[in-house]
Amino acid sequence: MSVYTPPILTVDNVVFSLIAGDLSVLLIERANDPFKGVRALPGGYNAAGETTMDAVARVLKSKAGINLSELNYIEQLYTFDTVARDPRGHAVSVSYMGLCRDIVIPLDKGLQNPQFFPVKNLPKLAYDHVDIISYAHTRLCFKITYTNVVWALLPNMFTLTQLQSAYESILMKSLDKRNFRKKFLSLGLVVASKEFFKDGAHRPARLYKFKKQSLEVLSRSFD
Amino acid sequence: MSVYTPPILTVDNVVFSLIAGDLSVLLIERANDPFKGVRALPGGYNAAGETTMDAVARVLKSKAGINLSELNYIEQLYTFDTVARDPRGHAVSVSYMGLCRDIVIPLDKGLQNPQFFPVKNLPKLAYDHVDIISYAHTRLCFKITYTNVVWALLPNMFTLTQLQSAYESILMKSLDKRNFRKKFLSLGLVVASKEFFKDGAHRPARLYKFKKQSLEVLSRSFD
DNA sequence: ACAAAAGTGTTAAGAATACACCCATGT
DNA sequence: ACATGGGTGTATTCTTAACACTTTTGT
Repeated sequence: MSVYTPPILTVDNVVFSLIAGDLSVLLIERANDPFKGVRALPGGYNAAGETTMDAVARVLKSKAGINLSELNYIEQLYTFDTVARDPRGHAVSVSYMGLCRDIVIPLDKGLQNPQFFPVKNLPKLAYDHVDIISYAHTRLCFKITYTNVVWALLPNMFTLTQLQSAYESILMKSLDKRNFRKKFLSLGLVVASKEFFKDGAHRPARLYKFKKQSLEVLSRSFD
Repeated sequence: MSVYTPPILTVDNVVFSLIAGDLSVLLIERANDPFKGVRALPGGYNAAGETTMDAVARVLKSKAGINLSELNYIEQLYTFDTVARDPRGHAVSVSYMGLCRDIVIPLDKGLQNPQFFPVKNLPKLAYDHVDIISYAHTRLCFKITYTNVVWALLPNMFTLTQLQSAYESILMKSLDKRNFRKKFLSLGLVVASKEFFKDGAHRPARLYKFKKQSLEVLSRSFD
């Protein structure tokens, strides 16, 4: 094994957030070739001695100015390894999905122009990043039906309409209001607060919060 | 990036089979240190220019004498990357789960003593391979409830008792016979043949087969 | 005739779906 | 008073879960 040369190892991070009601993904603009100026997931090299999560944290900070702790949830997705995915040579990429609330992206000169883009209207992307995003989106669609993971995308207190609209944005289909509420409340994941959200000329909406802001797997699944 | 050194990349393959009614996993015996003589998953280095699936195929053949094509199903599981998992240095391992029927393991001198071991009674294992097997088992438990993937573990023709027993071995719990049959048949994944399986002093059992021997995702899930 | 596994049906409880109107507020 | 989004209930269908006896065969 003395002549063994490993492929290059990279990480790529799909960070989802609900921006103006749309499921959106964080993209940077590549600073160098290949794909200079093209939008891409925040990603980069993984050196020996550093875990893939360490690499994700480092890259997220250096390219998008975001701390890993600003993500409420993160999980590993899949490792993309086709030999031709990087024109420079064989690069194997471990992908992650992160979820966050409305987040302030710093406007720093050192960063690679990080911005959120709605998933339903993505720009041209570098590498196989469309596939990675699509994989992440599929995973998220499943995950919100059998876990409480939406908490990671919502503010601490939210209305049931906001909650339903989060599901609708992710699943990209509309749901029946009465059935949604009945079912979600029967799962017992959220508690009603005594506060209301007032917003314009209509009845104020009761605010709810999740009992646990950590991953719970449901006994019966949703939708 | 000229000083960039990637971690070593390896693959590990969890091959499940039902042996004498027990969910079992293929293990080899390590030929060299570290963990010389200890049981381990068939795994090994992944060189640049080769996909992880290529590496899985190569390793499976060279260490266990099995061709990738003898597996009816294979999927990538997860990438294990804790820095301390290999005492020799940082090694990132992409793990796979393969499923096969009763298979003939060659008794070849060049091989690393490949054998199937029941999951409920595993020997001491090298590295973090217990964790990898446990991850694979969990994945398989989920997968059999929302897909037709058991086909990959069963012979072409099988009785409903065999099918139920496959579910019971994997899920490690017993199921109600009438409910199991009613539900499984209502899914429409299998067709009854006109043949029967005779086996001792009792009523012969009708043989069934799967309509499709490829992955199908069910609309409603099972169990 | 008996031992051993195959095969079969009903009832009750819970979950999913479809669907339309009144309520509280600001202007 | 009206426009806006918030909030609620019922009936039907489908799914799940619990449960025990008869059938076919070989010895």
